[in-house]
Amino acid sequence: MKISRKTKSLEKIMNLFNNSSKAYSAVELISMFNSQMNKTTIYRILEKLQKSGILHSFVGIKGIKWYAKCSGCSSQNHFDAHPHFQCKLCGNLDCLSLDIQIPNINNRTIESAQILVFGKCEKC
Amino acid sequence: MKISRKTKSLEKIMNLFNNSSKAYSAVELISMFNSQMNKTTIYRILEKLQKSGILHSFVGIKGIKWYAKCSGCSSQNHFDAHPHFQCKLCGNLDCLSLDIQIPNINNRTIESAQILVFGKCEKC
DNA sequence: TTTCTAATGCAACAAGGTTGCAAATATAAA
DNA sequence: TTTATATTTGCAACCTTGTTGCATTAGAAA
Repeated sequence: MKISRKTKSLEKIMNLFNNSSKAYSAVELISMFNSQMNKTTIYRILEKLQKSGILHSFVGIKGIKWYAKCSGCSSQNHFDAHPHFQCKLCGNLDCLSLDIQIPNINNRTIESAQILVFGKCEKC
Repeated sequence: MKISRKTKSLEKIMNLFNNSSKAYSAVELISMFNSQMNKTTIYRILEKLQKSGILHSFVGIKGIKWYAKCSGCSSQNHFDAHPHFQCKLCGNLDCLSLDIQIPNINNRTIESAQILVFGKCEKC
């Protein structure tokens, strides 16, 4: 999917992701931008950025969606073993550029993995 | 938390987990038992079994909760690096007894991790 | 400017999960 | 066995996250 029009709403969201390496939850983005755009718009922009390979998404511990900038994934190959880290104290979540090896498993084909690491971040 | 009364509802759910190594989603359990007990009861039993260290829970790819029997976790130490496997074809989900190493990360303390591996299972 | 398509807002909806409260049931005590 | 007490259950109402349909608005190209 290509981005056909760069609207103000889309640029605001993209700026946020470009200015930090943090991940943001949909819920967080809705409360950040709720005076500037509708939540439906936010969900649709996030989906578009994901389909075009700019953001990737994953589900956090509470079952809500998180989004972060991609580095090195395409719209074809979007899931990899690239892990995410969430601080248990401040709740901040970001990407780790670690390559975690998943060993082979008997009689099963491994295609991808979602790894969420919990702990304490540098600030906390 | 201790289990003070073993009621029929609780025993039905425990039997299910004892007779297989599969993980079940709350949604799945609700549709399995919907003629026998209320969904509120199911959620409450699952929470109790989790707090007492019999089951552990995690969030799957669609943001819904899954439960599986614990082996070797207590009510104190409930999260470990023990991974789960979900088949992309049939949707079945179970526990892997693999020990995946998470390397140390600069300036961060790692406490636990949730690892969800996707692929094709033995049947599919 | 006009035209055509894509983006937006709004309201209504859906699914997963939680809460309060009254009724039912299990266990312990008498 | 009966009574008293605490736990469990069902039900309805609710909350949150996320989605859909549709009418309106705005952008890009001609």
